Amino acid sequence: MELEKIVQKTASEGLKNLFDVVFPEDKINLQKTRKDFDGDVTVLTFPFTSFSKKSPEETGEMLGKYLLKHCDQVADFNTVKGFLNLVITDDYWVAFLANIAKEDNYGHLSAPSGKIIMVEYSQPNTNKPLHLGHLRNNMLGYSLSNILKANGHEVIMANIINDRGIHICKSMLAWQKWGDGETPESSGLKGDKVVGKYYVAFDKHYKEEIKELVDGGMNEEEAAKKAPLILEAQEMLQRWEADDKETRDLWEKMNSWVLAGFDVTYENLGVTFDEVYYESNTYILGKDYVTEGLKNGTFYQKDDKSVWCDLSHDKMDPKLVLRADGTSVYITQDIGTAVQRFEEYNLDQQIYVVGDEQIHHFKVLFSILKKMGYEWAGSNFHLSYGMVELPSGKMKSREGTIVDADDIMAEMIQTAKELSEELGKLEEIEEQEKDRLYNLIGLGALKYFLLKVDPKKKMLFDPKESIDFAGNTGPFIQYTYTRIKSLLRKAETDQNLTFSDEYDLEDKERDLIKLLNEYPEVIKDAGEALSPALVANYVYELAKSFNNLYQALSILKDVDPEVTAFRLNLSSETGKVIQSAMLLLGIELPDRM
RNA sequence: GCACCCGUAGUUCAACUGGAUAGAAUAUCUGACUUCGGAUCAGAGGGUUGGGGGUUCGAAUCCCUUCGGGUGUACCA
Repeated sequence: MELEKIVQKTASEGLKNLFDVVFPEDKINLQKTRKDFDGDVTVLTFPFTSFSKKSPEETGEMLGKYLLKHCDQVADFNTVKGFLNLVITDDYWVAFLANIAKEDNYGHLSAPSGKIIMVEYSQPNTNKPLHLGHLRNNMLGYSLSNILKANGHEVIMANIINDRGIHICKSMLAWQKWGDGETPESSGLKGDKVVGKYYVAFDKHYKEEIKELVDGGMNEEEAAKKAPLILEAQEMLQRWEADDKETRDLWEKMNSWVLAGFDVTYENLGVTFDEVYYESNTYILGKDYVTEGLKNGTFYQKDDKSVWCDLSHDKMDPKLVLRADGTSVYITQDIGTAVQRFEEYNLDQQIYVVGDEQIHHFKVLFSILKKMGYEWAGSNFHLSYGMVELPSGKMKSREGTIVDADDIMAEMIQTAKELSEELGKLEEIEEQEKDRLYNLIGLGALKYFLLKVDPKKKMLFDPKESIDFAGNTGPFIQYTYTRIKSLLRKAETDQNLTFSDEYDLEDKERDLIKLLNEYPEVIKDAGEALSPALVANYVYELAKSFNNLYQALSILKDVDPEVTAFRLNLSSETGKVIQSAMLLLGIELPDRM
């Protein structure tokens, strides 16, 4: 049984015994003892004073004595105000280390939960390349999926590609007009970059047209609607919806370029999907459900034939779900895909990883599903993450401040290369392997940077200061790992690695073991809070703690063979947990760097 | 206007969801065995948690108020 459970159970028994009250085990508030006090685990005794009728200290003293007597793992205790600090025996920690060494996947929940969860993330538009914001989305979705799997859930990673609509027609039209037959092959550009170029070109010419109209006396709003280019794009969209062959062929050609480009980015980034949806296939979905809902009174129709959903039960304004001409809006499709997914996969939960600007949209969506009577409506969750901002504010294509995903990845890898060459530790390694390592390190820095911040909060990216390789960073953790690997390589293979049950722990050893002990709880918390940042912060703490020990204590040299054996075991287990945690974040580890 | 989110060292982020003297990193300064890998480690300075009230044994965290920033409020996606 885990230490915390044992303490809670015994403490609960103690309260029954001392004060004759039933206090549920899991309500006993435990926390790590802060560094400046003696002890490992702390029980909060404030909540007990209401029935102990004694001061927090006295209550703590009484409970402490009981635990010392009845709990083998407790070696000593002290009370400070309402804090009962328990000192855990070295025997427990030593045995604990020996135990996790035997586990295959320490920290992961071994028993399946039986829950099926779909995580939808990425959701790119096929009119422009991915940027830094998308990278945050992708890393969150991917890492979160890993964390949920580690919690024993079955996870379906889904992507939905926004491949239709007016914005797609804009790049198509621009390519027709000014493309001169350019293809990714002819220009040597990635497919998504080619298409993105024409999206920008459209915007530029469109702005010019608007300006001309405004100069001619038209007001801006009207000019934006009347500019010839936008009218042409709208016509194209109609042709697309009417299945016009020429339009569809162009659409397919350009989409295939973009998707090939995205595949490269995804591949480099290391994210994957189990299921890829295309909006061109799903956008009609949902109409049937609306029609049905109209019949049974969930929705209502206005005189102009448009269909609405009343959301006064959730204190929101009515939402349109079908236009007067019978065409669907975006949320119509979301209704359709949600129903379809829950039915097809028998989902227990669906998580949408989408930026926080769409909080309201998802509130409305979930409210509509609730109104439609689906019992799973409440099992939808919008994981809204904050935008990635630059010091100047939001990224804006108009001002050319978009940080391109491919570019930033390449830059990070380049920086890793330069730094490595400067340090000169990889000279004997062959070129191909070197490149692989630069990749791991550069991407490790980028991914860790994106994941270490609480998803809910917006984050700042300063291109000038760029991303660090020292301090609380991916490379720091990777570096710690390579040190451990190096140690294990150096250790004689025939060395006897067993150690005595009564090994006497140094403080730094105990600190490290205590952190290892926290790992399963971290995975659980991260799964519940849907926050990879918890894993990131934990693994950083762990790496720091190891470095601290490494610097202060000798592992291979000048120590007793048993001490070497113990510390090698401790190093090895630390390495395993570092690797395990980093893989949850989607970050790979080099053996040397 | 209304709704929601955010204000924590110079800067970027933490704080076990109400617990102890608010912690890291970075930047600045100082130090580390003739190094088991210095992309490391140790130390110093740096804070009225935007301001003001309240709730209680206890508040960065909850409530009210005020100031500052962001987002949303589409028959766009």
